[in-house]
Amino acid sequence: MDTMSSSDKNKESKQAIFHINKEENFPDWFGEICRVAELADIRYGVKGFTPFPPWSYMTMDIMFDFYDTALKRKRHLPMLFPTVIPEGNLTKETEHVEGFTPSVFWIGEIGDGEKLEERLALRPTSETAIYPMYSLWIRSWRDMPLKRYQRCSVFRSEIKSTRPFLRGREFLWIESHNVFTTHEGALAQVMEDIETTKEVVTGDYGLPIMVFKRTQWDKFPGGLNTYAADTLMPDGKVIQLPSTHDLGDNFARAFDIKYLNENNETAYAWQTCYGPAVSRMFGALISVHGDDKGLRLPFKLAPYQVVIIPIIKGKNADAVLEYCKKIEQTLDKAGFRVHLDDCDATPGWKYNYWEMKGVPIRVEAGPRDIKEEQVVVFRRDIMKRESVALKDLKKHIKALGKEIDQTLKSQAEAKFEGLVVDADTIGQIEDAMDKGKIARTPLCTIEMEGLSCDEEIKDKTGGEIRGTRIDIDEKADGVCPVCGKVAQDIVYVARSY
RNA sequence: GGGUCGGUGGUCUAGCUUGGUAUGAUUCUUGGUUCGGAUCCAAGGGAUCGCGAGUUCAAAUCUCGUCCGGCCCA
Repeated sequence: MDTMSSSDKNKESKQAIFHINKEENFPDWFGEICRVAELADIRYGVKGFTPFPPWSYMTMDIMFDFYDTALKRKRHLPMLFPTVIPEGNLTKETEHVEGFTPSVFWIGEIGDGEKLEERLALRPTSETAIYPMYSLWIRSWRDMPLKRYQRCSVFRSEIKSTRPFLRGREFLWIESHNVFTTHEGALAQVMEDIETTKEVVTGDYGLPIMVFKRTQWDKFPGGLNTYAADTLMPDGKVIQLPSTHDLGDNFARAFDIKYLNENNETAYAWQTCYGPAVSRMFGALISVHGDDKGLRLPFKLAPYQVVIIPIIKGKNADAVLEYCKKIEQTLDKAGFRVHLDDCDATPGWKYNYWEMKGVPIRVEAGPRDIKEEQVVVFRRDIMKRESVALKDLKKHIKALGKEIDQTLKSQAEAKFEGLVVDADTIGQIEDAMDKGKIARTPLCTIEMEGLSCDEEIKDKTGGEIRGTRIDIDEKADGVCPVCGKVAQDIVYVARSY
């Protein structure tokens, strides 16, 4: 009996490197794909800190590049600030300190216990590192708008349970910090950031988003307003992706960022900051696009866009390898990220492996193909293969890559659509949460007075208010389902990460 | 933050109730065989059972602490 079940299990595990029902068993799916596809190695042994092996890091690197390109096109310039922030700077803006202090890691001593004169914080975000320098750098209205960004990692000691990519204590992101002469200029930057989010996150990563203005009790500490994009995870919970903040002149006053205007008068500057967390977006990317057989990486983002599998028969190994190498060179020269898998595993094993890894296109080439001057092309997204003449290969792959990205995006969007349901009562919100939907509901207000109503909604339904939509126009009507006052806002409620 | 389950070769895992030289698979190395959806055979390597303390003649096993992780809830 025991031997039977164990040999059955072995047989089972030989069917595929990876096979987990993502929709029904998402937590397992996520943990296992991180391990099997070598995305994150949780054995490092420090809570919330995870080494990222090549496959995830190469993908994130490409994700960063798309952001770099978009930001530079919009006249942001890259820069890099130190990882540590002196305590005196971190504590200059009161609300900001209160918001972040509980999660700050401190450096307090050197070597054998020698105390530092002033403690240093590992940046939880870099406003308080950057703005003292902005105060020196900005002298005149001619210095603005000042649009800068950096790619770096930041540190936050999350109390909540940590997960690779989705919630780490050190995570990779871009933060853009911008300074303007007027509040209007800052608000225009917020709108530009939202456009950038749509271009990159939806356009390049294929992740559908809804953009919200967050409630006053859920905004960036120290800012006036926060605008953030949410996407939907397979378990029906939403997760926050990039957020952009209207800082008003609060930080300018705290950090003395002043300039001389055209009339030779001193004035405080207006600021915004924007924070797309690439490691978290990678977590969302694999979750949204992945399927039961593993990853499905977009063609634009895959470290290997094409993997070539040689089919070797008996004595013709040299001829087949030669043929494959030529294909590799051709595709490489055409600018594709291509990998020839010439290790001595069997073709079937390689098929399973690279499908699990999410490589969008596979080229198979063997004796039959050499004779016909063709190859077999397989697309991972819908698991279909076809024969393609060698002379058409470059063009075919270019077109197929576009098609794959379009398919991934449409499939993700189809799941996101029709998810919003109208709810006018607590019971209806609860019902929506149970079904993994997003509830659209009237609320008294997203100003601070609405906080107690949010807390009651959270208590009774498990959902959180994500804010009001900024990407579509909506007029409030009806009454708040908690306090019964006339609703000033239409908000969306969802379970969230 | 609360609850709960867990940590055994690189990986996955049996053993734990009832203490007595740790099971199997896989990976890895070597040789041969095979290669169009996970080839097969042989040999070899690999674990002070998360860490610390306690009980005991004896601890993977029992007790306490601690670190790390999974899941559920807030």
